[in-house]
Amino acid sequence: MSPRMGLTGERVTMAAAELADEDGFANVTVSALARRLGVKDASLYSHVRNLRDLRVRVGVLATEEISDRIAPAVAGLSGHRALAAFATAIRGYARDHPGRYAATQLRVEPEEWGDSPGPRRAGELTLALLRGYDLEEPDATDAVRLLRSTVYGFIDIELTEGFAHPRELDASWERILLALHHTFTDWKNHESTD
Amino acid sequence: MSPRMGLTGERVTMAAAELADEDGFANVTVSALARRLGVKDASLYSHVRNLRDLRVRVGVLATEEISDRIAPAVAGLSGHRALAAFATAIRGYARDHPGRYAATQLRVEPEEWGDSPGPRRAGELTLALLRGYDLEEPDATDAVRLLRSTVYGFIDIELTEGFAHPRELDASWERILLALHHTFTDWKNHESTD
DNA sequence: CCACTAACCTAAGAGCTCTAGGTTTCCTGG
DNA sequence: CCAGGAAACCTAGAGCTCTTAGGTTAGTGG
Repeated sequence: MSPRMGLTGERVTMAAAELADEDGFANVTVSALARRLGVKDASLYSHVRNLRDLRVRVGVLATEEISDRIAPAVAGLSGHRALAAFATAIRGYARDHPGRYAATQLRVEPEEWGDSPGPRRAGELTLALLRGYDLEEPDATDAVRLLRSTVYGFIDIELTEGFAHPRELDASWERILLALHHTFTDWKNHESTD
Repeated sequence: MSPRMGLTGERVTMAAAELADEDGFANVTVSALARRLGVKDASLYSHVRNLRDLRVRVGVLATEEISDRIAPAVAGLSGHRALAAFATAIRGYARDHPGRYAATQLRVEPEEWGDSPGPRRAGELTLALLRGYDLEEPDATDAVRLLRSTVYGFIDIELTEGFAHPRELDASWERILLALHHTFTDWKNHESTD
């Protein structure tokens, strides 16, 4: 309404994040965002390189926000409690901000991060969690992959409602985290079997 | 080149699947497909309802093909061997046909399946595999979810090259499947712990 | 050989991304 | 206080996309 509304890179990114949560990440589009901001499409290109850049910004923002939830959630915890807090923080974020979370799945090269420490922090938090299980390489790497795959896969399927059965998702979630915990705990005892 | 090249719904779907594998599922587009087939965009709308329909067809086709790989792979196997054969059949398909596999992740309502038994068969094969671990409900449901989440998550991350560390992915894969096997085997012993 | 079905076309509207270049607002320093 | 420049915002337009409406032409059964 005002002749200048003072848009900036950050403000545009925030608006894109809100748009993502409301209408889905696939609908984060230059023109949709321009409409929402009451501005012409071309005006956004002063703040954002292109569509890809806009989406990456949302993804980086989401990664930062997830790290900001994980860190306090796991503080002072260990073992199963830490694992559950870690994974549930991510899941809670995905529920609260499905569009932002979806942006997280973009493959984004380190040089695209800009100056954000978000993505690196997320990796460090994962490593720190697994350190509690006393795994040496290469087991730690495998464990990180298992954790990421499981949490990522569960949330993604949950968000797209791909789980057909009616059993409470929360119960499945708890059960799966427990299984992960036991897997990490007993990692060394399972070296080779059939 | 010929005045009529005899396109049909199936032929269009196959061409779309090939396009998906070559250029990525995101590039499965009406106009790209028309270009590849040497036909005008509008001509495809006699064979396909719209873009969504085109993509769903690729997804359903992929689900059928995956089931066709799983069934013979697990035939006659049980326990860890069956689990590994099951999961590796899916992973192999995803590597051979990344675009088709990506189409699998579309959320598609049963009424969109058309007359294909593919999606139902895939569910049945999963259930059959888990039956070998002698789990009663609701454990079986949880186990199916864990299996789906893990396999789905690992493959997805692998395809988008999101694994930063250099350790062989194959070794991680074997290790993760082994962990899953033990989880299913010991499911009942892990009922509640901390 | 004729009629019908289905394959394929042209034409066109509407939405999207992105560039080039112009105008207006706002802040800053002299 | 007001000049000047940076930055916010604009118009215009090219080129791609999906999709519909309606017309033309090729193959097939009677």
